[in-house]
Amino acid sequence: MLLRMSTLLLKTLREEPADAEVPSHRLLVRAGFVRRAAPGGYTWLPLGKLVLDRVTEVVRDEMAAAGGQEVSFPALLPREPFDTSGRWTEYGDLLLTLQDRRGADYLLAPTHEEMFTLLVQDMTSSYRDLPLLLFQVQTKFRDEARPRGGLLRGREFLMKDAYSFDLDDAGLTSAYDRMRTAYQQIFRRLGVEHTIVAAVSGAMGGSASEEFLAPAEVGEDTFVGCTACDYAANTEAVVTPAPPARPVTAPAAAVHDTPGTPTIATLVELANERRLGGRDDWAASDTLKNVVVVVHHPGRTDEIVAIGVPGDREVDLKRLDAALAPATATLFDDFAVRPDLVKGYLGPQGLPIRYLADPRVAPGTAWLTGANQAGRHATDVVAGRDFVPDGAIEAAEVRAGDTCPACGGGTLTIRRGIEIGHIFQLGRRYTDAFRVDVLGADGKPVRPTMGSYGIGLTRAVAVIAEQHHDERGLIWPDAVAPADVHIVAAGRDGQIEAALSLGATLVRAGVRVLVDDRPNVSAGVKFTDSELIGIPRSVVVGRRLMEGYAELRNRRTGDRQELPLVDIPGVIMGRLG
RNA sequence: CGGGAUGUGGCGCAGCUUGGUCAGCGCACCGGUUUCGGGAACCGGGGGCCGCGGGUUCGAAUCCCGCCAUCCCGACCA
Repeated sequence: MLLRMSTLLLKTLREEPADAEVPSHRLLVRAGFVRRAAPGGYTWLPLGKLVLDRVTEVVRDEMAAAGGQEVSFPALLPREPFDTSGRWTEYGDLLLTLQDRRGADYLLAPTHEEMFTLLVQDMTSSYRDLPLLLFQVQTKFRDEARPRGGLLRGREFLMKDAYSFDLDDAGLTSAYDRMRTAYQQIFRRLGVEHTIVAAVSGAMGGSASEEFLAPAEVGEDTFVGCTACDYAANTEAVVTPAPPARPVTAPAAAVHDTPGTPTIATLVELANERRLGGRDDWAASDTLKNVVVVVHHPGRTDEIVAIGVPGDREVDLKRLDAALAPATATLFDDFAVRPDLVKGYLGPQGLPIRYLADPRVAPGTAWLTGANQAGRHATDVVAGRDFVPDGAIEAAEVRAGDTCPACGGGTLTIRRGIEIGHIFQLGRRYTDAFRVDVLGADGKPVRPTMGSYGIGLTRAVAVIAEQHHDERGLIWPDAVAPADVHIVAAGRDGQIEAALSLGATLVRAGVRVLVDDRPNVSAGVKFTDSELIGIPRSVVVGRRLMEGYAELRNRRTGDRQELPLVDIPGVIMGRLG
């Protein structure tokens, strides 16, 4: 491959686009790899397309090596399969739907569980046909409320999605482990630093689930690590260690007048002032905060639910949603229509609505909480005695310094990350929905169990740019660079001809070459463009051409080396391995 | 969906408060001359229903109303 910049569709920008915020977005636009074409949609320009294709090839290669077979489905799908799986409603507003001329419902697929399941249903009939690992590389659509970060979150993006079909749990576990290993290999080849964290499966359904997160300030996921062990989890998946049940030692609950204390802070202050229960050391963590939310069950009517968390913690709506999936929750604030819910003075005792409590609200624990009367709170309200939650829920915020749920010894640290891959064991949710069975060796039907494995390819390009750049521009890893060598002709005394000739020599040896053969462009411009574009090594054919020398540069280290022109191909071949 | 901001040649912006030589600047682009290893200089040019619709006015990029779009924060989000 030899690309000539004199004819390449490329325009680098000296100034940053006004709408670009994150580094990857700024650089990819400035360097002429992509440009915005629609809200949440980007055009891949020649250089960007080369990178995207190389990323895709790495993924394909590793998927094939892991036994995957590539197929391709339409992106435009009819409604019926998604009705069968329930996702037409469960996926919510994020599903990009449309109608054809007859008014029939269609969607632009966000993922393809249904279609893969149907394909396997159609084409398999015996246990001998399994296991299967199928994948595709395809454009996905989501009606994102707010696309952001350039390529990081679009409404249309390229994704590799893969699905495994196995006869039993052991097969699923094996496929899952194989994918996990393949993903580590993929991200290693792509040069993407990442952490594997325990995750929740969300609207997809299923059980075991892990995310591959690229640590980054601009990331939208928050995850924890442990100071003592190797535990790592998305905050949505952090499980709170429940204290053991303890015997009830507290006296009977007592109601106190606590006027003007609708918040935890005001309550604690007043409780200490008045020495409620004979104490003046009340802390927010002694109180039980009860937050009312509206739970939206897909396809059913909304439900009003109270969530109880220790008063020193906020309810984390992301964690709450994850715990309620596929239902979602929003804060309830229409207390006018529910006079039986006393805002600011809610307690779990005798609440007229369903009550879900944080695991820390263990049987035997005593709390200072609302008395369900305006201006009154109750002390010594004991879980298991004065109230019994309708269930436990992981809704309280996770904080740095919390005890690690895995080892119990270390504490948690918190970081942000970009989700670049997600693997999980779906189980039989979809094979059940579509009643997929194959005949087992004993002649009885067996229902296959599935795994689902995704990598955001568009996003991967952005993450690579996010992790590999400096103040001058991009620095692509060898495996995905748009070219292996950037030859810069810095001069007009035959430098362009010499550069093209060197390029031709390298191309014959299988090297990908970009030549800056633009006439009448100053050397300075070519150097800055070269650094912005970020091809890992460049050859400057310049003023020492007459002596037969050129300069080899390393974009990452900045190293420069004057070499005889004739030696350059050999040196480059050596370094490319 | 809430909060904030912004819409003026391809890109980045000024002009709006105080309506009238305001349609302008930088980059990019075209022609010419010079320059040629770190975003060159000079000369000459082309390109904009000032987001859309309505209103006020003799006159609107500028004031008023409505709408749309984009970006940022939050909500939302495999």
